[in-house]
Amino acid sequence: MKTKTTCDISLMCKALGNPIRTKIFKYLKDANKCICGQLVDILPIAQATVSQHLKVLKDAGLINGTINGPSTCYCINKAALKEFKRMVKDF
Amino acid sequence: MKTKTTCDISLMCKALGNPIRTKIFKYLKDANKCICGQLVDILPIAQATVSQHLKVLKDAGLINGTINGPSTCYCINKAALKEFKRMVKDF
DNA sequence: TTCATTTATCGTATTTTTACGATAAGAGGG
DNA sequence: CCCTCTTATCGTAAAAATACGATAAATGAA
Repeated sequence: MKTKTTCDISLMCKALGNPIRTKIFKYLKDANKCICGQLVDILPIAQATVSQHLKVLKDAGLINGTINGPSTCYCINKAALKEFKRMVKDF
Repeated sequence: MKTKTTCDISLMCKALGNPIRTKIFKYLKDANKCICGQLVDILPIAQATVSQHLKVLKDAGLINGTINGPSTCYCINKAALKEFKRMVKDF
């Protein structure tokens, strides 16, 4: 799968409905992009768990991950965020 | 507790991050108000479960419930929804 | 090639969520 | 008072989420 075709508001809310993931998402929004390790440094949880949270956000379509050398560069999926905002606005 | 003073976006997202609760919320938005029994009629789950979902939405501050005779009348907490929309917009 | 770095995934334990039936509790009609 | 209606809560079972350590896999430097 390349891009998500469906934006499920319930799924997106679920992904953001966890304080750690909200923090990751906000950090990513401010930092524009970052790698997993940076998040591990600022979050009080193990690397494996951070990676797992990133996967949830990615599966919900909210963020993108691009392999870059030994690390993976994550960034906000701006289109998905826009769509999420639109759906919430129409709520 | 009368009204919620804090609006936690993560908590609100969590409450809406369940397909049943999203449906309840949307129904409530369209119907303006309704009692638990109406939701039981349209949802494929037991009355106890519907009541539980309503409690989650209420605890998140998204809806209000007012006891009305033998039943309870639920409605959207418009201020909370507005605040939720604002927070998502600023995401 | 060997080593260090970085991340994803596996296996697993614990906690939370979701669902149900049974039941209690309150309101109101007869 | 007794019965019906409606909802909330209790107890509980099953599923999902959350967390961890260990480890595999990939990259790139030495």
